[in-house]
Amino acid sequence: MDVVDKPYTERQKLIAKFSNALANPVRVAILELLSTDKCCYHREMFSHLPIAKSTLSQHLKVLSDAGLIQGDADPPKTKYCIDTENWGLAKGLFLGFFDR
Amino acid sequence: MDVVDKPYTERQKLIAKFSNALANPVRVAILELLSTDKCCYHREMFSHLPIAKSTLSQHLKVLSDAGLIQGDADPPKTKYCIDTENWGLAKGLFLGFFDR
DNA sequence: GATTTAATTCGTATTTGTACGAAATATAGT
DNA sequence: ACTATATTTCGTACAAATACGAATTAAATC
Repeated sequence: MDVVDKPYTERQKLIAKFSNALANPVRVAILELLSTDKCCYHREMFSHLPIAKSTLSQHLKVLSDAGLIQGDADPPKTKYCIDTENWGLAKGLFLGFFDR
Repeated sequence: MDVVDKPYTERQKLIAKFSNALANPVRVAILELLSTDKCCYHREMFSHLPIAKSTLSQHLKVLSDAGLIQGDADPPKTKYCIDTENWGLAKGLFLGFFDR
């Protein structure tokens, strides 16, 4: 590779990270539920998706780790919402990326 | 899940498919090379990336299968370019998705 | 026809993703 | 204290992604 090695830029890694979060139709559907319905509880999302509850929790964790959603825990409930700050960041990155 | 089961929409599956193609910094870098430099040969990309040639071919295949690039084979060379039609489609899908 | 060049395909090891059910957690209500 | 509710975590199985080097392909040139 090119002489000196900063393999990938932070931008490239961020785009990959956000893309990875979106790389599964279940997670795309979850984000759409959260951003349109303001639907926010695990139970509600579960009723719209053909997967086990534990699988849903796993997907929520992936989205959360990527920073695209936030979970406000109030046991036994957790209210999930889009993380608007990172959502905006992701949006900007994708716009910049595709705009060529 | 919801009564009748069309698990995921075509739109959701397409977004997931394109996202999956972008879900790795190597592939993000490849797409940037292709879209900025008009750099188009395996050999050129190889010189910019810290991976084995076979690994690069694999990533090119992923991008190609997702429809984001096209390879014009003229053995032993292959000239790679962005697939502008699907690039535009992906752009539109991401814009629509993030615009909420 | 042997060699060189450019790239792909194959075989394979390792890691990561996706799914499920069972068990655990934590609070609220009885 | 017991039960019900909402959700997560654990254990685990199977599939897919990522990486590499070795072998293969296919045309161009010697």
